[in-house]
Parts: sequence; structure tokens; C-alpha cells
Amino acid sequence: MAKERVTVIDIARAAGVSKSTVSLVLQGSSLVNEATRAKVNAVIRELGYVYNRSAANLRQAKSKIIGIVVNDLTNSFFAELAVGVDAVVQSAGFVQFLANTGEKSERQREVIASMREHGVSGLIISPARGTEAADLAPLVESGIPVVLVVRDIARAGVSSLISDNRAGALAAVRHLIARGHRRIAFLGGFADTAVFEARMRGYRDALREAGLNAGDDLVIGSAPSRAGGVTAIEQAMMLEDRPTAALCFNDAVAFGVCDGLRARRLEPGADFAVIGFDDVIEAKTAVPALTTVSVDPQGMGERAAELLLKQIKAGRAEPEAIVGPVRLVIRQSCGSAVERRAKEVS
Amino acid sequence: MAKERVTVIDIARAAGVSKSTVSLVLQGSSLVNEATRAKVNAVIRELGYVYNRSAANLRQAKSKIIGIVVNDLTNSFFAELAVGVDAVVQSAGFVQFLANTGEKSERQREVIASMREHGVSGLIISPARGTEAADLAPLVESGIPVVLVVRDIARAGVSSLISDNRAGALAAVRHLIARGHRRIAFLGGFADTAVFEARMRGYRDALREAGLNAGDDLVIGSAPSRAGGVTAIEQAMMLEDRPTAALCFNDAVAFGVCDGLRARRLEPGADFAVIGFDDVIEAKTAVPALTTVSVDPQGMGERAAELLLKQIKAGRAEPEAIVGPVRLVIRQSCGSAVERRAKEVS
DNA sequence: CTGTTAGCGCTTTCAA
DNA sequence: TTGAAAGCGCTAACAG
Repeated sequence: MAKERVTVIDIARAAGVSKSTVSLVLQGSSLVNEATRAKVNAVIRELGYVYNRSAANLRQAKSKIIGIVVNDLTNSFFAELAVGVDAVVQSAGFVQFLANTGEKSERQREVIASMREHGVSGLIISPARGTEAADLAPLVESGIPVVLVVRDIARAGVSSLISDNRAGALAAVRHLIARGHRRIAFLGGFADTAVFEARMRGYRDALREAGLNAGDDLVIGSAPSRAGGVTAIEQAMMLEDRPTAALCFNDAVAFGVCDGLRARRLEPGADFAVIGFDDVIEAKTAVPALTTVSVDPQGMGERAAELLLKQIKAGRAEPEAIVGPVRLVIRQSCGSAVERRAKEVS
Repeated sequence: MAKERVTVIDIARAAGVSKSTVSLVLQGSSLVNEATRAKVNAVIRELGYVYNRSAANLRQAKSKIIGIVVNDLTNSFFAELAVGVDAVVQSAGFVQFLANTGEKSERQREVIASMREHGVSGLIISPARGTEAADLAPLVESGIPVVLVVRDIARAGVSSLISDNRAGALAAVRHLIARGHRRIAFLGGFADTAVFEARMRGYRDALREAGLNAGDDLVIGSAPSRAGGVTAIEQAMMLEDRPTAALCFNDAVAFGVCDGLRARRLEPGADFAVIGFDDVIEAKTAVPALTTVSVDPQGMGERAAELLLKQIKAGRAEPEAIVGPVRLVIRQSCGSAVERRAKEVS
């Protein structure tokens, strides 16, 4: 084993043809005689030849790699997103370079640089928190197609695909208001993301259109985690004028909120209405009790990949900003009778 | 933009040195004058030079890429595993090629081939169901270091890192027996994996050592999912002599089992003891009510990566089979008073 | 410490 | 249809 590397020359010699013929066969060109092709393929198999992409990439000054960088792979939303991307990227004959930044922009810089060095044809990025247009500028200037997912970055000059977070929050809060709630909290999340901002906007807009004021005491940030949810609801319940319902930044927060409510002997759904964006958990565990605002991560990944491939093919295209759909999935009582239905809200 | 590609020659010229000096700087060699290095680095930044790894890889006949192929990235266990791998691979100056096979061996063949073509230095593989030693043979013969994780493959001749599933099942069933259970079911999972086999072995061994017989009616396979758990428990409850406890193939199954019990107005934990291996969900959502047999996926990824890097450095090493630890995390009553503790079982 | 030279394995004109 | 020859951008001797 570990024999000398087998190259096109070896297989050309063994097949009694020239190496350019072999190259043509490798590329599935139709310019080559059927019999010759068969012969060459047989020899390839026989000698255990493996194609050397480094050489091909060098020669062609490009690679069939697309990169995907996510901010938190341990969040299954992003894992599903990557799977969606992979599916379409794959069937287009590309392979996927996947990197996880863990929300660290330093790490993000490194992985993007590394992908450039590997000559990726395009990049799908779910930016780490705090990423700015300037961080992406060198990449964008290089002319490599980029599509941003989940989190948009203002004025970065690239395509983006985000879900309609404002519409989702709007629908959720309208739903709560229709159920008679008047004190509705917004719990969890960090204020420095566009996602947070959009959800918050939907929340405020819904309150405003109902003539309710969104007292800032009802907006309580926290880590977007289960533990964060617990602290957020605890803080909310210490207010003079307590809320009776909450829209949670994500489902992990919503779970924490439920934990916190139960610790106070309140039953979520019956005594206190809880709605969460289902970024983190739902896709896999389908928590049946929780009303959520949902997006389909794999579907989003597929759309992002399609958009990117289109741009790669087009060479150079105007950036597009696409807003994907979001659904309000009503699965529990939010103050009265139990229901179970879902509707598109955007 | 999209200017001509900047190469080492350009930067050599601009810096007034030769291209091999530039190359040395690029590789962080200590053979180069500090002033020269600074000059070169300045020019590199100035011209926006991007290192071309395809060229370097071609020349050096190797790449700083390690591949990781997982059987189901939507399962957060594997996502966490990949994150663990990434962490150590990263800090060793490698990048990670991640591919998802979705349990399809055809796909697995393709991605492994693709990684070989890209010249990966080593491969971490969590094999798709049904993978056999023969499927890996060409890869192994090529001399590329490989470590198998989670699922071992008999006689494949490569290193492996799996968790001690038998010990985990043994501890879980002993625990149930100590609580007075005599009819203990094994629910969920497909019988064609080594993991299933190992867990089943622990289950049977525990029953045997207690003088109980493991009637095969109590072993009920199903998809390793929440829905699978529901059908499995339903089937179990239709037996003449019903079980009073169940060890579930994984936590998704365990959740389904809880669903099924509740549908019959039985409270999991109080009326029927449930223990699950926490492959799928726990790491992220920490279901507080369920007693589980746990492994730390990120830790496992890190260990696998370390093992692989060791082999890459060593050139050629004897395969090692490592069995990693598993913990029984007791979080709920399994028939009597509520407890909360965890212990290492292997 | 720095420059010269010769390829790595592949693709791609351009002829035959 | 196939063959010959010229590099892609980089590294690795080796000589200065």
C-alpha cells in the first residue's frame, strides 16, 4: 500500500492513449470515442487512480467547493440549514466546506480567509454576532458570490435570505391581543442583532396598532438559552404590573420561561401564555405544547444554495434581498380554549 | 475589482526579493530576516494577496484538510461531535471538510471519494448504517489515517472511538432492577447497528445476572425517533404481561414512550420507569425529567480528532480501539422516590 | 540569509 | 477524434 501516486500519465500509458484524452474522459467530455472512454475508465478503476483536485483547481483557477459558515453549529437550526445547503450543492456537483464560528468574529475572519485560499466558488454565511459590512468588504470586493442567511448585514452589498421576523412577531402578538392579553412581555435575546431588532419591531407594531403601549419594562433581554429564559421570566414576574403573556426570542428561551413559570406554580398556556420563535429546538423535538413562530431551516438552506449557485453561474449579479416565509403554529391555549393550527403569516 | 490574481511573483517583485523568500515568509520560516519578513508582509497586505492552497497542495502532495463524515447532521449529537472535532483540528492548523451522508452508503462513498480527491490528510467517520469493512477497504489501503467514531466496524483495520454502550445499558437496567422492576422492556432502534447490539447486550446481561429472563417479547424495535417510541410503547402495552419499565434506544424514543404513556394516562417516572440513551436531544435541551445514559459528544469529537492528528503525525500507526466513558444520569424517580445524581459507569 | 531552477498533476490550446 | 507542449502558483533543493 501507499504505492506511488497514480497519475493521468500512468493511466494514459496503460490505456495506450495520451494524457489529454484521459483528461477529457475525466471531465465527461463527449469528444471522445465510446470505446476509448470505456477502456480508459477500466484502467482507471484497475489502477485505483484518484483524481487530484489540487492540480485541477490550480490549472483551472477555480474549485467546485462552496463554503458555508455558520455562527453556531450546536444550534440544530444551523445544522439543518447546512443539511439543506448540502443537498442542493451536492446535486450540482459541488462539495461543501463547513465551518463553525461559534459567534466569534475573529474565528469568522480566519475561516473566510481559509476558504478563499482554498478557492471556493461561493460562500453562504450566517454571520457571527457583531459582524459589520466592513468585515465582509475584502471578500465582497474579490468578486466571490456571497449570500448571507438568517442575519442580514446592512449595506454589505451582497445577497441575503432572511425570514420575516417582523411579520412573525406581529402575528404572534396580534394573536395574544385577540385572546385578551394586554400586558405582553418580550423576553430573551441580545439587542445587537438584526433578528432581534426585527422581532422587536413586530412586537411593538402589534402593540401600537392595538393602542397598547410597549412599556420598556416588559422588554427583558437575556442569553438566548433556556437558562436565559428562566432569568428573564423571573425578572418579569417581579414587576409591579405583571405581564400575562410573553413572546420569547426563541424556543430555548420559551422553555426556560416555562420552567420559571412552573417554579412559581403557574401552568404555561393556562395561567400564562407563551409563544416562542422556534429557532433552536423545534425542528427536531417538536415540542407539542408550545405555540411557535416557525421557519423551515432545511428549506431555507436549499433556497440559499440555489440563490448562490445562480449567482455563481451568472458570473456577476445584482445582490438580491429575499425575505422567506414564517408560520405561526398555534399549539396550545393562549388564555382560553386549546387549538391546533398553523397559518402562514408572510 | 476581480483584478488579476496576485501571486508570489508579484509580491516578490514589489518587495524587491525573490519568490522563495516570499514563500518562506508565507510558511513562517525562521530562516528569514526580520526586516525582510516585515517588508514582505506589508506588501502582501497592501496588494491583497490571497495564498493559493491548490498550488501549495499540489506541490507538497498533501493538504491541511481533515475530513469528517457523519451519518446524520440533523441529529444534534453529530453536530456537537463535529464542533468538538473542529475545535482541535482548528487549533492544529487544519481545516475541516464536513459531509453528511444521511445514512446513505452511496452518498458516503461519494463524499469519501471526493475527500480523497481533495487530498485530505485524515478522516473521521461516523459510518452510515450498513457500512461494511469492504466499503472502507480502498480508503484504508491508500494509507490515509482514519478514525471511526460512534459506530465501529468489525475488522476494518482502522482506529475507532466508541462509547461503552454495553456498560451504560447494564448500569441502567441494574438500576431499574434495584428499584424492584422485573418486567423491563428494551424499546426502539434498528437491530442492524453495532450500537444497538452493544446496548442490547448490556440489557440482556443485566437481566441474566439478576436471574430474570429477557423474553424477546420485551424487545421491540422501531425507528429511533419520537414517533418510533410511541409505536414501541403501544406495542409493549398490548402484551399480556406488561412491562413496568423501559430502557429506550435513545432519548427521542424515550420522549415518544413518555408521549405514549401519557396518552394512556400513565405518568412516566411515577407509573412507569423510563430511561433513555441521550444520543439525540439532551445535549441541547437538558430534559430535566428523564433519567439518561449520556455521553459528551463534543468531548468525543475532541478525542477523535486528537487520535487522528496523532496518527497523521506518526505517519503510520497501529489502529487503536478506544472505548469512551458513559454516565448514568439519574434525574427522575424510577419507581420510588425522586433522586438526582450522576455516576460514571465505565 | 537569499536567488535560481525544476517540477507537482492537471487542463488546454493548437495541430495532426 | 487524439497528441504535443505550455503553463497554473507554489515549494524545495541547491548554490551563492
